[in-house]
Amino acid sequence: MTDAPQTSSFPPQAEAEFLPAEDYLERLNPEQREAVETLDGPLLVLAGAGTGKTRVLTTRFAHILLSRRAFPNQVLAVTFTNKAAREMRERVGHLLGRPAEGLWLGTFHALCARMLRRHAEYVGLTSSFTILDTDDQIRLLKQVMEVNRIDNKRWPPQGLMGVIQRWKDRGLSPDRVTPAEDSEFAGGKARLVYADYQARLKQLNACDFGDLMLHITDILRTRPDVLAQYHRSFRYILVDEYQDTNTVQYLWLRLLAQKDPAQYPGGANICCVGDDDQSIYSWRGAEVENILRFEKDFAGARIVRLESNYRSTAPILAAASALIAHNGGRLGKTLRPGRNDSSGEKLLVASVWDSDEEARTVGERMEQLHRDKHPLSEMAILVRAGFQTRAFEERLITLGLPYRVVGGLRFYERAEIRDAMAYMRVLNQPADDLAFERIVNVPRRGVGDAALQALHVEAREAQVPLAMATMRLIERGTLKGRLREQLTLLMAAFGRAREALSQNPGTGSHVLVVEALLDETGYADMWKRDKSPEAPGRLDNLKELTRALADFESLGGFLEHVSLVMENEENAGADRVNLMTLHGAKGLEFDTVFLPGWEEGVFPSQRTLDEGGNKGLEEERRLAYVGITRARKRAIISHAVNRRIYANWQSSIPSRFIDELPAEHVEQAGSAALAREQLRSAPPVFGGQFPLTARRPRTVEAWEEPPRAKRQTSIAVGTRVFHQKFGYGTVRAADDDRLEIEFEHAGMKKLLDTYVEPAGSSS
DNA sequence: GTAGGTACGCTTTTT
DNA sequence: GCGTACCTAC
Repeated sequence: MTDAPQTSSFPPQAEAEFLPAEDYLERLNPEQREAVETLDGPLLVLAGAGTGKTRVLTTRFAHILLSRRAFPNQVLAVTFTNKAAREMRERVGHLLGRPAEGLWLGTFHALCARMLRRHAEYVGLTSSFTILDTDDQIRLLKQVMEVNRIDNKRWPPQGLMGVIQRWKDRGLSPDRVTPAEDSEFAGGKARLVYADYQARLKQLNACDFGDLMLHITDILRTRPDVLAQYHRSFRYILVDEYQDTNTVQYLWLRLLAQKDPAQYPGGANICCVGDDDQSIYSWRGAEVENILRFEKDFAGARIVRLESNYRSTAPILAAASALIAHNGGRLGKTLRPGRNDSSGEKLLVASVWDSDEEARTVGERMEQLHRDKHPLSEMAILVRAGFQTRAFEERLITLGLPYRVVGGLRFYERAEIRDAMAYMRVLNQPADDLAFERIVNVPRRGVGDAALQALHVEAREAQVPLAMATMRLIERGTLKGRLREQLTLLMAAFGRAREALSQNPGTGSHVLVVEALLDETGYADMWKRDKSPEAPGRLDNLKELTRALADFESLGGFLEHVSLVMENEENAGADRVNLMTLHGAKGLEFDTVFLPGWEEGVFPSQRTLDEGGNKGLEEERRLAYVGITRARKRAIISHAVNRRIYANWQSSIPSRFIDELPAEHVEQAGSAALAREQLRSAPPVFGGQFPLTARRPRTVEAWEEPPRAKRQTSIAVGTRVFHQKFGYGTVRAADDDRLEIEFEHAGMKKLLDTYVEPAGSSS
């Protein structure tokens, strides 16, 4: 269900003439129309997968504006992802017939950051506070733990960070955490550490991600004047993916939505759109209860159900509905085919011998579809966990099918990008100690533990930021030799850059300044000198970063953008197979969806079962539901009878979710279908349960294919070769018929010699 | 301060 | 089985 793609510019006359799509209401079905036109009072729109949720949200938004019930800046529209926010902005603009401007439309975090900059002083920050990334958070927490003498062997900082994060998700500032909550971590000191950590953040004039929500919610609940300001401001509130809200987001929304009825007789015009069956983020603090409780929270709430699905075939919908019906405590919806058409392929459940065969058959099916003119970009492999993509990647490489892994290491998470960002942060904000600490010894300047300690001591004693402390130690002559020399150069480079920036602000000079800074500090040079195969790519990334910087008028604006929008959109257009986790696939759709690894222990994940019990199982089932409903035309589920996990093989039984699919909509296939039947009829050999933890690794020599005959490659080390996908490269090592090749653009790869050919020769 | 060795741990991750 | 994160010896 996609609208015609929006063209890059509207016809020129549209600006003058005001040409909204007049029939925008006509294009909705009755239930969608009800969701759009019910404007007064609280409304919950329960939108099943593929029922036109985004269309309803954007049309409702446009309808509010076009019916002159509110000005653009009187509507608050909240999403979880930047992508969703962008899409909503574009589609609202499309409906209005002009670009939508002056909207309060964005992610929870972006909107909270915007609000918090206005009122930062109420929580002891200034409006120019910095937003920390996860590296910074951990580094800071480690420091605080050290001060509190907590053994970070026994209590990993990441674990404690998780505890703090969950508290923040629940809207608990340190003073609100009760001692009873505490006992579990760090021997009852977690609460203390949390308080210290918050205090340090305040000193640094910094916020972590959770703080954006926590601080502004605190302000709204303690400052009636500020709250009143927003009550006057916002007439309508729209919320996307409501089932994924955590407690603090819920509190924030409720504060903004619940107005004094005496002053605002209309009550709360809040409209939340969501689907309890697609709640898959409880482990991140999301509370399904928020959506289940909506009617109680907002008096007089109406509920509209969207159940007509225009995306998938009847068998896919029937299978998904039957599966999700096994969950309890649902608000209850049934997906109906929107078209009167009961045709469509059955779901395919393929039983295969082992994980290699699984990758092979998925690859073959993809090739077949591709030969039948199905675009690669309309196929996706959706896995439970990230590590599962690897087997498929390897297969796709050997088949020469281009693919894209969605949601791997993201652009702004790469080390070189974070380093460069830290340089920019120090430039922008000399008091940013965490950024300074990150780069003071990158490239190596001889700053080791001892030197860093000295800087910290000076900073603490003189009550100045680390950068200033460095200057003082240089001037005082405490620092000596190469260290002093290097740090003098570093500080001088920052000094020059800062001066250049202040001399002609806002003329695009910031790009040049940053480039000069990265040159003069030796950072760019560090990668130029680096001989590792990744280095050229990293330099490309740095170029891409400064290119992105050019889109912004100021350094500060860019930094704000990046800290909130950690994404990049590279090669989105190319025709490639999509590989991603089930979580990453939410909100997307494909003609063909492959769902491998449907085995007990893998999916549902054993760990979720152990930790979350029945609730965990139900969330896994929702994940399965999300997976199936991504498919428009066909869904191919597979499970392997034997799977290698880490070092050893183990036999697996098919996922219980396979049993929950209605037989009349499912076709069985695969080499191990028989074995599957046997597994089903015979009770498990090793006790009733299937605990991966108490697994009994099996030796499986008999099952494995005989080892491939060793064959020596005829391609010598040093030969220039060509590969279908990776292009040209040079052989660096050879082991029997396996080659290690350094590709000019793709870096180091290990491949069988049959997949490459000597460069220059034709085949 | 760096290289090399070893132990560990290993779901999901919208911002 | 593999990547990383920390520790130790130079």
